[in-house]
Amino acid sequence: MQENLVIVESPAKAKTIGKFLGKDFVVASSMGHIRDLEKKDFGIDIKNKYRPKYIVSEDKKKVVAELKKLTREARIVWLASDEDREGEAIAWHLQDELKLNPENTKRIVFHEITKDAILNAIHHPRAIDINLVDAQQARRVLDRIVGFEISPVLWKKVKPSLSAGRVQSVAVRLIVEREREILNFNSTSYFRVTGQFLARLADGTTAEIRAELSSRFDTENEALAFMEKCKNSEFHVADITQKPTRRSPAQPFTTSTLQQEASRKLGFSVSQTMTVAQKLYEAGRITYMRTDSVHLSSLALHTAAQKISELHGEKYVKTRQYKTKTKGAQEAHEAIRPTYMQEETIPGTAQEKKLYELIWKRTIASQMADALLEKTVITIDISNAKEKFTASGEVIVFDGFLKVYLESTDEESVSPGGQLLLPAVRVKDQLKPQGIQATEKYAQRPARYTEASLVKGLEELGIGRPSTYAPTITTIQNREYVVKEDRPGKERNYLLLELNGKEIVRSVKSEIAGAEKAKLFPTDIGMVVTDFLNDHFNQIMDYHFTASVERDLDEIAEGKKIWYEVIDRFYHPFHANLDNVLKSSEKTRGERILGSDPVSGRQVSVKIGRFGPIAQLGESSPDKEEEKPQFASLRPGQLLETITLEEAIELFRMPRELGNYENKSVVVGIGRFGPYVRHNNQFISLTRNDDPYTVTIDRAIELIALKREKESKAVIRIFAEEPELKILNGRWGPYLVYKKENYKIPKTVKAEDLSLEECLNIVNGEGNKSIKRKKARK
DNA sequence: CAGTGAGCGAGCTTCCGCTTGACTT
Repeated sequence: MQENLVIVESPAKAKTIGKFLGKDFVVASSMGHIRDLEKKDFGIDIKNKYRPKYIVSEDKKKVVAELKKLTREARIVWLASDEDREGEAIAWHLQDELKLNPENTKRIVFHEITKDAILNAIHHPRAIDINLVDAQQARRVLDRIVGFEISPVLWKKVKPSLSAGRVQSVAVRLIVEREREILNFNSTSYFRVTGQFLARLADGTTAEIRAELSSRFDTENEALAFMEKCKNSEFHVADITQKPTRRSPAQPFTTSTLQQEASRKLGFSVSQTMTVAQKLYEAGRITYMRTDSVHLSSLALHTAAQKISELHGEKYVKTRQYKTKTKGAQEAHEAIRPTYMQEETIPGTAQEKKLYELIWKRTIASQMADALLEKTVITIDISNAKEKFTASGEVIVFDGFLKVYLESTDEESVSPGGQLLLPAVRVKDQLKPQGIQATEKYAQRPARYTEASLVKGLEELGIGRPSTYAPTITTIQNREYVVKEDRPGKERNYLLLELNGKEIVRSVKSEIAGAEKAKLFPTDIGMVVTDFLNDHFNQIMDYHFTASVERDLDEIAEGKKIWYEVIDRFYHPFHANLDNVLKSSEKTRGERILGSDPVSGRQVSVKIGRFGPIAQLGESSPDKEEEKPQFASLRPGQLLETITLEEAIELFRMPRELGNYENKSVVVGIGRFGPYVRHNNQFISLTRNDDPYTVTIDRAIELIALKREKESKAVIRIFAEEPELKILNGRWGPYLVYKKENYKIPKTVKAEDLSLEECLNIVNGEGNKSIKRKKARK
């Protein structure tokens, strides 16, 4: 008989703890939650105090069977899941499902995975906190009610398979609202004035000062008037101020800040960051990667101080403990940090190395001294104008944590009046102008969300948890509410006025503005669903809804409220409203009537069709059979909300006959997979740079030739003896096709050298599973 | 994979949070 069984949530954690506890203890893991609400029949008995119907999840049956076996063999079972709402519920589900006897079941918690912390926990067991469990049940039941009652309304009123939820719908709302702010943004321009001046220093040398005018001008005329005044002006140093400042390091990483920094500094997507972090965690390199805590263990503080002292000396050390301020944080874990602070780098893939170094630097920097800076501002008088130029500089007096790490920001801000070290000028020194420029600038529109900045936005609202940030972002993209895309910028002109000597030169320059990389854009369906939910389910869409739910959950956890009463107060008004929406509201298609076609006089409108957004020419009416409306899909980047009449009419110019080639017609059109050329029943996609509205027959023929060339190269080898077997060249290199199934060719052999026999070996070979196409979406 | 878009009806879709694999086209 085994003496003790400890159950934790994660296998990696089980492994570590097993080492600390010795042979009287077996440590197993539950792999997170083992049960969930039944999916069919709602899983909640609404009429019976919202009683949840729990079932063991399909993928946890093996885990539960294994745990049952282990519990039968143990004398004492220690439930060591995390000390938060979800962790407490996991412990309770384990006790219930494994039918543990309360007399030999103990609940323990620890926040650090160290021998001391665990032994201490073993000495201070407690019972399961049923109030905390109830808070979790309330959270779970509420999310089920919201998700499983509203989603079917969307199927009826908007489109099948859509979804709504407390977290995802608000995430989409953020993106939709930001997009509308951008669409409505009126970009005004102003004139920013910069100047370069030469100063003669005390030692006889000369030095340049770059400065910016402290005021801006709204119009060209004002800027010009100012430049005129500068023509005959003298420039003097009016004032020099020096001010010491200090800068402190950023807090250690949480899931959210790690995702943001990995996105900004390494260009990782949110899910990529989590996958790599998971690998590092499993390899024992870092602490747990799903956390909202900035707390560091005393061991970490100690070893960080040691390492800093060793690398940079004692004066760079400043031990700091951070307090988590995030809304709704549950602090079951430490911050994300290296397990061994001594290790600056680790072996592994390039991505693992980069992410590890980022974590190491951030953690180390958080334990280092402030940087001390000296900020200098030189003010320059203009003899004929009241405005003043200023030049500012920042000199690092003591680098402190900056030696290791500087946090990035989302905005790129480089001011032309900023430079590091300013020359040692004195007050009243005369400065010789080298050039003064007034440049037209446009006010910045709000920035679109990246995956990581959306996570930041959600976290600030207290919506979602570290374990759900990445999946939520995947969900809203899978539902096609949002797309992550690059968009090219547009060229725009700006004015430049330059004063060189006594002459003002005016020129028109151009720049590319508004280019986007990996940004989140709402789709039409995302906008229509958001509007629908805002109109009819305002409470759920409210940015403060989760926060108010959290307050209730806290009171349940404190034993001040009964969980199903809280749910009951929510449910009745919610459900009554929902019934009303089902009865009264019309089906929403986001329809807009744009006007009428000047040629035919028929009405032009846009709406969401069965296969996505479409434009419609003419109206459908049962008595005019011969005048059926024409349809055309909107193109990527076009929105129902913003498309113009002209753009919509343009869509009906497709498909377009280009001419003949080899006695067959060449037609250009736009299909489900984008613009294409059709010739001899073959479809050839246009490239990114081809415009289907202007593409010529010559270009089409070129594309046809390219396609033929590619096809001739596609077949590496065929076998006369076995016509069903082919070696083909695909997107990912050579592969085998046999009886319509694809097979991988091992990297160790050359595809062109394979014999028929070798090929069949691969087909029948073990460990070389056929690559089957999965139809499942996800 | 690409000439769709009428209308009916059956059966399906869906939430959030905790955790790993099993999948990678």
